[in-house]
Amino acid sequence: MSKNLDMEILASLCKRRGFIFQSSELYGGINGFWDYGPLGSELKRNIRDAWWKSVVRAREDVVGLDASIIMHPDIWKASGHADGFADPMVDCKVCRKRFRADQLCAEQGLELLKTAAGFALPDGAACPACGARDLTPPRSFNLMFKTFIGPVEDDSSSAWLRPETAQAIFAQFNNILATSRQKVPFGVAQMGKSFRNEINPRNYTFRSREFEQMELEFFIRPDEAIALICGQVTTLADEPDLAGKPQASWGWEVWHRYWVEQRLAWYRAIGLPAEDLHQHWQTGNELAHYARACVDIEYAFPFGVQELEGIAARSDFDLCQHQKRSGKPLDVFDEALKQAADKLDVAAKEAFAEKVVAEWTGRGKSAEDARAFVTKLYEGKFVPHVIEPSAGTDRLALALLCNAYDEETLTDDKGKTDQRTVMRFHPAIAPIKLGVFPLVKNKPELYAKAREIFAKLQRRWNCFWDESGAIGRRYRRMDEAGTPWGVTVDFQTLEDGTMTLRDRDSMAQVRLTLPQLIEKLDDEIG
RNA sequence: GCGGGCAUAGCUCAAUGGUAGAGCUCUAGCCUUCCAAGCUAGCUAUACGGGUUCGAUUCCCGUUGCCCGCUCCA
Repeated sequence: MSKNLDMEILASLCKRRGFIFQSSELYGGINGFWDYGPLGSELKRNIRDAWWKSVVRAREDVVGLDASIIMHPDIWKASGHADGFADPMVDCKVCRKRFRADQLCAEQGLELLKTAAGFALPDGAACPACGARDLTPPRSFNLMFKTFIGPVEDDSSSAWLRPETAQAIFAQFNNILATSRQKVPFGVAQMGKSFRNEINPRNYTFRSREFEQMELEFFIRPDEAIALICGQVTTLADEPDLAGKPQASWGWEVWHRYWVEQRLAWYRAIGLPAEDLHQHWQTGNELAHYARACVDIEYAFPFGVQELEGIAARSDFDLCQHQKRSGKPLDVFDEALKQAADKLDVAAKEAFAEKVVAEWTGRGKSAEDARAFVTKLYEGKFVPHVIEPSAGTDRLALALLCNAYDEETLTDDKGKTDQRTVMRFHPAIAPIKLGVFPLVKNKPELYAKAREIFAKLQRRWNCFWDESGAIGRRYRRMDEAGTPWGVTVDFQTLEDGTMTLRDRDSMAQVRLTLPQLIEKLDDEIG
């Protein structure tokens, strides 16, 4: 269904019904920014609520954070964002290939010039691919939006809008640990706006410059600590029960897979079909240097299979980076670890240390670092490792819109055909849960009864009152908004209190009393 | 960032170097006992800026935005 959907058709419906508008449309629009209208804002709110409920409230081991968007610039220096993509780039105007200006110059025995405005190419620089001496001036491609704090716009007051929400979790790790009464393993969740100055926003809202993320940093013990505490580390080879309760012996590999399964189950629960959800396990070159594993959860969008969420096993990289830059310790004390370590004699400790050194050096780390790590372990201390499921709220909203969109041709009793557009949202995320209608509006008694029922239902769910036009038209309007049910109050309601509940997907109708109706909807909305 | 295409009402489309039109939607009213029914009335548009011209929505230039391909996506 979604694979054949023309994105322009969807964008048109989204505008017509008030899901998504182009930002600043009144002034001609602004590339890479989008606004959510009356229905879209409800949809997004429902997505956020469902995520928060699933990741934070339904669990005992995850707490929340709501951090500021602008943070100390050193955070982005520690995280690598400030340097990671700040390389000056040049494009060859002839063959259109792109190169890093500094590398290009070095290869040709030249030196990249620094100017007041940034960088400039020295004379003689040529395209390494085609040899043409027709290169664009070097441009810095840092994807972070820059801004200034306070009244003076100079380097000392510059700051960035966050390119991801996650770093605040690391920066506040100590405070959260001290106040949340959690201990490793536990997680910190955050959702909110992030900003990336994408070179080329594309595919409707898919790649935007301002977007919303739902991120979890789930902190776990390093495998070496688990080995000391549990005597062994459970790996995937042990075929652990990932659907069951997490176990103390789980190593990072199991935790990582556990979160992949958790997240996939959630996507299915809010209505994305399993066959449209894909997993892309990053391999060797694709993995960032600090990541041990990373899975992209992808959705089959009409414009291709694209990432909704990345779930990375990031080891202790982030906390270590911040520890280094800030000079403040970000390790935890683990009573169970200390007790386990205290039970070992000197020989056992040395044997364990040798094993860790061998493993670490095998992974390209220094024996010195390995020894320092083990020494800390024996004191019951370590820097937690982390599993990071990081999802895009707007991307998910787009996936849900694509998935919901359907057109069907109806044939009535007289053989007349008619086209129906219907957004088949899961009830949990549908912007409006229920349309409430008086069958006719010119019968005061009936009208009053319908208003009374509407008032009662409105207290529970987002309901929509509609009294205008024929009843069929009102049903169809709700279909395009993706409202799962319509309730019609008719003359029989006045006699026996029952009303018609019309189902969006099947168009089937049943008569129910108010309590029956409430029970049914409670059940299905969840 | 490069190349190509496009830009008229909320949506889909028409027309024109000289008053911009339709269907659907929407609003109000009438009617209406369950799937976009009917009647009446109404709102709403030439993306923005400049040029040519007596006059530009139409021709030209620029900008912005959207779509497609490439590129990019730490």
